[in-house]
Amino acid sequence: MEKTYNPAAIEQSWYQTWEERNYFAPQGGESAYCIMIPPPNVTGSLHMGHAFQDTLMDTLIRYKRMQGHNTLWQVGTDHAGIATQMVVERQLLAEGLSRHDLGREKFLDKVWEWKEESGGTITKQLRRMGASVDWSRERFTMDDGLSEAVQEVFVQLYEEGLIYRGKRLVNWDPKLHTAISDLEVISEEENGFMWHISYDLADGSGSLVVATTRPETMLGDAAVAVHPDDERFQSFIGKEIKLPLTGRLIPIIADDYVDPEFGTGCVKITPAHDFNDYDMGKRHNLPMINIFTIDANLNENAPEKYQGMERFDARKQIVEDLSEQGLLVKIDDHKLKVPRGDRSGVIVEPFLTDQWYVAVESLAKPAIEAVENGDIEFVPKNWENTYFSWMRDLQDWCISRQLWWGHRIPAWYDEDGKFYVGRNEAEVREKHQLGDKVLRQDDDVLDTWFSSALWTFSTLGWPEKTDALKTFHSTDVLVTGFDIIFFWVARMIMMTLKFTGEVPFKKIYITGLLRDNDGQKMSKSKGNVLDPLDLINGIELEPLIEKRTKSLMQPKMAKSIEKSTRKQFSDGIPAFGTDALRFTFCSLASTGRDIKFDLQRTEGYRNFCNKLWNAARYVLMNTDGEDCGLNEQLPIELSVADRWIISRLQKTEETFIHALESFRFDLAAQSLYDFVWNEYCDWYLELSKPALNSDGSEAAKRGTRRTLVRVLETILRLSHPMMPFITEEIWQRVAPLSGATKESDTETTIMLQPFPQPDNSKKDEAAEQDIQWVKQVIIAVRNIRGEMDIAPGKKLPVYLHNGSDGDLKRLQQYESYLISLARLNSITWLANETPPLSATQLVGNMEVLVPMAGLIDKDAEVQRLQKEIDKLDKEVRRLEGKLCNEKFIAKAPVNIVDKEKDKLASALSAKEKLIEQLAVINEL
RNA sequence: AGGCGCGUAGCUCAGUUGGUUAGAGCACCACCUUGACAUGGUGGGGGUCAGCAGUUCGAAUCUGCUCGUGCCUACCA
Repeated sequence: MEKTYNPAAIEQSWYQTWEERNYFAPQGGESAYCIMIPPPNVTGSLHMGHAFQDTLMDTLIRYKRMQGHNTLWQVGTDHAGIATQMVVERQLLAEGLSRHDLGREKFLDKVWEWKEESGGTITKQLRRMGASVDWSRERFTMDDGLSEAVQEVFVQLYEEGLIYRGKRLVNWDPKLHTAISDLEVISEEENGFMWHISYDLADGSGSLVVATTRPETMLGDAAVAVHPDDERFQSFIGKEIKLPLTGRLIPIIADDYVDPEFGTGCVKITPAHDFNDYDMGKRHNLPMINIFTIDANLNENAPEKYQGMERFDARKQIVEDLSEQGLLVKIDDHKLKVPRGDRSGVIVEPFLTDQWYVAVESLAKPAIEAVENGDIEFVPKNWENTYFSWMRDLQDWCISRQLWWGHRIPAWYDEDGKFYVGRNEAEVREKHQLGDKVLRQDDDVLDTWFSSALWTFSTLGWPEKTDALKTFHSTDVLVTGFDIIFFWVARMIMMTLKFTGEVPFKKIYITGLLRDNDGQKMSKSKGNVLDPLDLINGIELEPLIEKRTKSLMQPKMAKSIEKSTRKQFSDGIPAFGTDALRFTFCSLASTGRDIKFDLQRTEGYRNFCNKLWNAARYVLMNTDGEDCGLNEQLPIELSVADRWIISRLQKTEETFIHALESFRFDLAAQSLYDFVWNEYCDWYLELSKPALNSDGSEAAKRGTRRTLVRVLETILRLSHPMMPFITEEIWQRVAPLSGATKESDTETTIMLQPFPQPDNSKKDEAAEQDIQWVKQVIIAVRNIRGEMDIAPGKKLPVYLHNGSDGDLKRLQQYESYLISLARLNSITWLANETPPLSATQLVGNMEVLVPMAGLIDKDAEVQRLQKEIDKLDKEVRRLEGKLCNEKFIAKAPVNIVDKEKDKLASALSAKEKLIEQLAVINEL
């Protein structure tokens, strides 16, 4: 093995081997375990959030696969309607073309081309991450099978009356020319104005002042409303206003929606351009006057002067005109929430159009119950509240999009505008006996989330009754972020229950959202995104800047992005390798909502990989070609250290498994790190050195070699789900030595080995306590050495004083460990003799003494002792206080009280000993 | 406005049903190239657990309030 761990050298080939050998496919087994990947955008690329969640999924999948479950990780991508169409349209724009120049068919050809061209990016990235997805089952939301499922669902829902077509006010994106759902609208507070406009009464008897943030919509006003109880306006109710600029007459109505405290207490009502006004318009039977085109320019319903004007130009002009006529009372600064399309970024218009809707009420009910009765469980649990609160107040889902890229709505119109829904045109003709009537299919496509909502069952072959569906549905767990609970999770639950009668998944593990160093959300426009592959492969500063600043929505951000990138990554990013990145993700996956990604932790875990690598080198160095106890006939003897590490291993396995089963990847990772570094490497490997180098029995050496190899082999299997590459690489060399494989096995893999199971019979409390004692003595000497500035290489004599019989026995048994690990040249047991003048540390009641002669400075030792005494003194006072409290004695459980008493006793005795020792030294 | 979350060492975070001397990694200080590993070893420093009040023999942990902070939902003419 190479001296240092080099991920690039080992990660490349293993994935290929695994994939070629078809290890990712379900391997059979009694119980199935299935995870559906949340389908990423086919033309997109893997960002840190994906890499994070995919790591967690892969960890679960590899863990379950090793446990012998019939495991499927279903992979695939979605077509991301708006996003993908936008990309292709932008490419066309570069050639000066629009999609209309090409026509629908040719444009779609272009999109498919683009999909073929860019679709490989994300799957390559998944491979580089080590994701053990079953590529043979890869699906895409627009492939034939899934499209069939979409169509089937649409038709069935329509036939049951759960899909309907209606003219409604929708969120209209005037740039993309499509309706979007509530969820795709982002409302943020922005600075704006409140214009106060005077509306004269038609009879000339007075005027009302209305306040508005959108003066241009006045052209579509259908009424002015006041609160029915508002005394100021009683006499106005029922009168008419002569609407400025248009001269149209509109009524003054009373409605208790109006808040008399807000603005002027008079509200202009524009039913065709505001959601609240729309409702009020319906209540009062007001006309819906649409004044916009699909571009949000003013249409023929506006006075001629404004027709064709862009909405904000029109606003300017209208304000100016009102001002000229003396009708503009005042303009106040006003903060307001501005709704923008999450894709286009332009302000969304409430707009009256024909759209298709899913009536969600009847679908929502069972979806709520499934979570209430525990068929579906959120982890962490409190996300259930979020889910419930949204589900209880659900709006019908607008599913049509005025796009070309997507599943075309299976509805056909005849020339009278009558429509028929069916699986295809022929079926429609047949069913409705339309003969050779001219039919035209609906131009619109379905919301991408409509097909994603079917993901868990459509990917398994539905509507066919496939074996896969039977075996793997319901799936076991969904791993996703809270940001798409509404978009996706809730809709998936509704649709899946409706069409399969099963829940889509039994558990939903909601991960935190990955943020950058400063807690900022990673986004391309902020220029703080990291490409997971750059952490794996490393990247120089300049290419990183280039990557972050190219193709920005706002090119002027480039400068500040460059500056902050130079500051944060002055030397670029080193190559950490996939395993280190994956282990970082696991370590960060605690219960928090926000996860700040810290590169330094990745560095730390890269070092951890190196540690594991070198531990393996040490083990191989001492076992390869040696007798590692494979022959059961030969005598074998396990030392206390052997028994100790085996015992600790059982507990680590326990902790790891428990943590993983409860989705605490962080705790699982921590237990692994802790065991490997702080127990196996720091202590066990060191303890094995004297054992192997001594002239002890062959049986004992055999036992130690076997333990070295077996524990390492188990560590590798335990770590494999989180760190697949390094574990496979090392395992291949270690497995034959440990007996996990035979020399003759040429095509084995750690991937398919059994996952470690803790064995209670291998726990050994006595060994743990003995090693605890050994460690304490060694640490005592090291402490003196460190504090007294004695060179680590300098061999020391040590005296043990005031020890018990037990201490003596342990000394006799474990002396070689102490000599070796504490670097001693002698250990002297003092029964009744007076010890030489020494620096002192306590292990229980036993004094560990390092003679001062020539080594230790008197003042330094005085200081060190005083520090210890002060510490103990504090402890004593604390405990005495507690134990003097009668209520504590009376009410606390006996074992707690006893524990405190013991603590006090040992603190007192320790303190006393150190005080004595201090006195001795001071006498010098 | 309503809901949810967070505030623990310089930084990023653990802390299971209240009982520890409040932990880890990184960073910091000192010493050390020792035959697995300087991507390392050994030792060390560092916290009024945001604040206040309460429940309790005992609170980082439970309750209430305050402050700070983040997110979500709704409304804002």
